[in-house]
Amino acid sequence: MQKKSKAKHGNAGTTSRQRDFPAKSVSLGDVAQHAGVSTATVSRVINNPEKVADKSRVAVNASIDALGYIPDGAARALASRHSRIIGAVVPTLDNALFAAGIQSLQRRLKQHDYTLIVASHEYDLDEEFNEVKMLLRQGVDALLMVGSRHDPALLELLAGKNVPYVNCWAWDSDSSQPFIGFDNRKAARKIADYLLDLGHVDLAVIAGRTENNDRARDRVLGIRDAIEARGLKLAPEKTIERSYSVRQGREAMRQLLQMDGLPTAVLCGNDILAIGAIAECQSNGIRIPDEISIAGFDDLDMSSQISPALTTIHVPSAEMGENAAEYLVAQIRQDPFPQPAEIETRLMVRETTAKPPIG
Amino acid sequence: MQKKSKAKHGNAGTTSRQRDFPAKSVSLGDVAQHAGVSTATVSRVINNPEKVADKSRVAVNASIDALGYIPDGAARALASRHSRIIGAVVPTLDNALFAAGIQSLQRRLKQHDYTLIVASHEYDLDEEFNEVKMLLRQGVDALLMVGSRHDPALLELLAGKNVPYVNCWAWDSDSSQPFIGFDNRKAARKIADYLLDLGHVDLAVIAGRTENNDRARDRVLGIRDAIEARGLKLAPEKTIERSYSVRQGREAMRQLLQMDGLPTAVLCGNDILAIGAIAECQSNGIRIPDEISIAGFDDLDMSSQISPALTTIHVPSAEMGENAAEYLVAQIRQDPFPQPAEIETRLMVRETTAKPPIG
DNA sequence: CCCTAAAATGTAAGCGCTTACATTTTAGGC
DNA sequence: GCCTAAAATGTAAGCGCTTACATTTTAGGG
Repeated sequence: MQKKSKAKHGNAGTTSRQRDFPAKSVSLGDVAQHAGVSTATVSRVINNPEKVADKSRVAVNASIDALGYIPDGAARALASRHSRIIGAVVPTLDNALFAAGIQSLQRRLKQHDYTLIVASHEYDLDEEFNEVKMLLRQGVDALLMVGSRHDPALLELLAGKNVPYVNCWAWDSDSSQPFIGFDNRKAARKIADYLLDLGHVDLAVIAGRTENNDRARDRVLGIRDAIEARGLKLAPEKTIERSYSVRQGREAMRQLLQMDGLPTAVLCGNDILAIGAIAECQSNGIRIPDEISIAGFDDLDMSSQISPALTTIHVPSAEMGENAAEYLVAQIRQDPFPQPAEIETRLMVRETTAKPPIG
Repeated sequence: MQKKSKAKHGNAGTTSRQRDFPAKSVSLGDVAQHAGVSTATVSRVINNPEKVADKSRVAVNASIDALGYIPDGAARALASRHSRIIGAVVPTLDNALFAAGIQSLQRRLKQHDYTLIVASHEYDLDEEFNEVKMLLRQGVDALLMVGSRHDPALLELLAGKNVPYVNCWAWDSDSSQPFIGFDNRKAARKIADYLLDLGHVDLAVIAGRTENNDRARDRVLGIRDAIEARGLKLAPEKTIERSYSVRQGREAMRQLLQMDGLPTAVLCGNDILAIGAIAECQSNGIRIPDEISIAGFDDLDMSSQISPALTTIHVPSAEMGENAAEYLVAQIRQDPFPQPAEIETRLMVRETTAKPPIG
C-alpha cells in the first residue's frame, strides 16, 4: 500500500497513460461486450429496465454479475446531471437530536436509492455557507439544513443553481423558505405555560447559545412570551446561556444554586442541559421535583428512561427526517408534494416537574 | 422524472437537448474565456497554483470570483480518478460513541479538503457490504469501517479496487487488516479485574447484542477472561444481551432484580446500558454503589457528569477519528505513515462502583 | 543580440457514462 | 405475405473536467 503496486494487468507495451493505481476496473463497455449488446442497452438495463426486452435484460444482468461490474458514479453524474446524492448540513452530529433525525433521513433516502452526505458547521453560519458550497461542488441533488436563518447569499446560490432544499427542526410561517419542522417558540411557550399553570412564579432558564442558533433563541423567546403574558418578568440573571452539554448544564445549575433565592423551576434549552441540571441537584441533595422542578426540550430517547423521568417537549426528529426525505425526493423529481404542514410537538409531563414547594 | 416538465425558459427554437432543470451554470471553460487563458491554465490554478505565473493566477482567480464559478465534482472525479470523498460505514449514528468519532474524523478530513460520506448498517453485516458497494459506486477514495469482522467478499472487493481502508473501534493484532483502535477484550478485562479486585464475586453482565458485533462480543469475552482467571464462573443467566439503549439497560436490570440473589456488581456493555441500569436501581431505591456497583464502557461525555458519576472505560473516539483521517489521507497519497499503534484505553473509576456490601 | 533550457501555456484526447436520434426488429392488421 | 406502427436496439455526441505532450514565452548566459 505504501509502494506503488506493480501493474498487474497486461497492458504491456502500449502504455499510453500509465496509471497503476486503480486497477483497471470493469466498465459499462466491458459489460456490453460480454453480453453482446450495445452500451446503450446496458445503460438502459440499469436505469430503465422496463425499456429493454426480457432476453437482453437477463443477459446483461448476468454479465454484470459475472464481471462484478460497479457503475462509476462520477461518470454517471456527469452524463446524467444527477448525482443521486443529497446533502445535509447540521450544526453537529454530536447531538442525539440531529443524529436521530439524520439516521432516519438516511434510512428513507436509501429506499429511494439516494446517498446522504452530512456536513456540520458547529453553529457557525459562515461555516454553514462553506459547507453548502462544498456540497454543491460534490453535485448534490438537494439539500437539507437546520433552522431558518442562513446567509442570504447561500439562498441566492441555491436558487441560482436551482437546487431544492428544506429547513428542518424549525418552522417559520412568515418565511418563504420551505420548512419541515415545528415552531420552537410555540413549543417553548407550551412548556413554560405548563409550569406557570402549576403555580411557579420564580423561573430560571438554562438556554442554549442563542448566537447563530435561531432554535435556541426561539425557545427563550417562547418562554419569555409565556412569562410576560402573565405580567411576570424573567430576571436577566436567571437566564444562563450555555452550549449544549451535560457539563455545561451542570455548571449553569451550580451557578443558579449559588444565587440567593433558588428558583422553583428551571427550564432548560434542551434535554442534555436538563440532565446536567438534574445531576447537579442530585449531587447537592436537592430533591426533584419536591424542591425544584426541571424541564427539558427535545425528548431524547433516554429522557423518559432516566430517573426521575424528564418532563420535556417531544420533538419528532425521526418523523421529520422521513418527511424531509420524501419532500426532497419529490422536489428533485418535480413530483407534486403536499405543502408541508407544521409538525406539532407534544408536552411530555413526567417526574421532574411538580407544583412549587409551599412557602 | 415521470413527466417531462414543460420548459420554462426561453430556449426557444433551437431546442437541441432540452434541459430546463439546472440552469446552465458557469463552467471552467467560461472562466478560461473570461480570464483570457486556456482551460488547462484554469485547471492548474485550481489544482497546482504553483505551476502558474502570478499574473495569470491572479486573473483566473478574479474571473472565478466574478463569475461565481464552482467546479463540478463529478467531472473532476471522472477526469482525475479521485473523488476527494472518503466513506465511513458505522453501525449507527444514533450512538454518541460513533457520532463523536465521526465528528472528529470529519473535522480532520475537512482540513485535508476531503468530504466524508457516512453510511450506516444497523448492525447487519450484509447491509454493511451493500453500503460499501454503494460508497464504491460513489467513488470514495478510502474507507473507514467499524470492528474487525466483515464479509470476506468485501475485503476482496476493496483489495481488487485498491481502495485503502481502516477499521476503527477495535484492534486485532492477529489480523492483517489495518486498525486504528483499541482492544475491547483487554479493556473489558481491565474493568472486570478492577471489580474483582474490590472483592466482588457475584457479577452480572448486561452486554450489547453480540451477533454481528465483534466489539460487544470481545467485551463479554474480556469479562469472562477476568472471572475465569480467578477460578470463578459467570452464570449464563446473569449475562443478558440487549441492544444499546437506555430502555434496554433498564429492562435488563429489572430482569436482574427479579432473580434471587442480587449480584453485587453489574458490568454493562456500554455507558448507555449502564445509565439504564442505574435508572432502574434508582427507581427501586437501590443505592449505588452501596448495595450494587455498576460499570459502563465508552466514557461518553455525559458519563462523568451524571450523578452518581459512572465508572467506565475511556474510549478515545475523538483521537481515533483524527488518527484515522490522517492515516487514510496518507494512504491515498501513498505517503509513508507510521504503523498505527494500538490505542490504550483507561479505566475511569468514579462513583458507581465500590466494595461489595458486607454480608 | 543570439542560443538554449526552463518555465508557462495551450491543445486536444479522453475519463465512463447517458441519451437524442437513427436504425433495425417485432407484432399485428389486412 | 405485405405494410405500418411500435418496440427494441444501436450509434455517437457530449457531460465538464484533467493532463500528456506540443508549443510558445521567458530568462540567462555567452
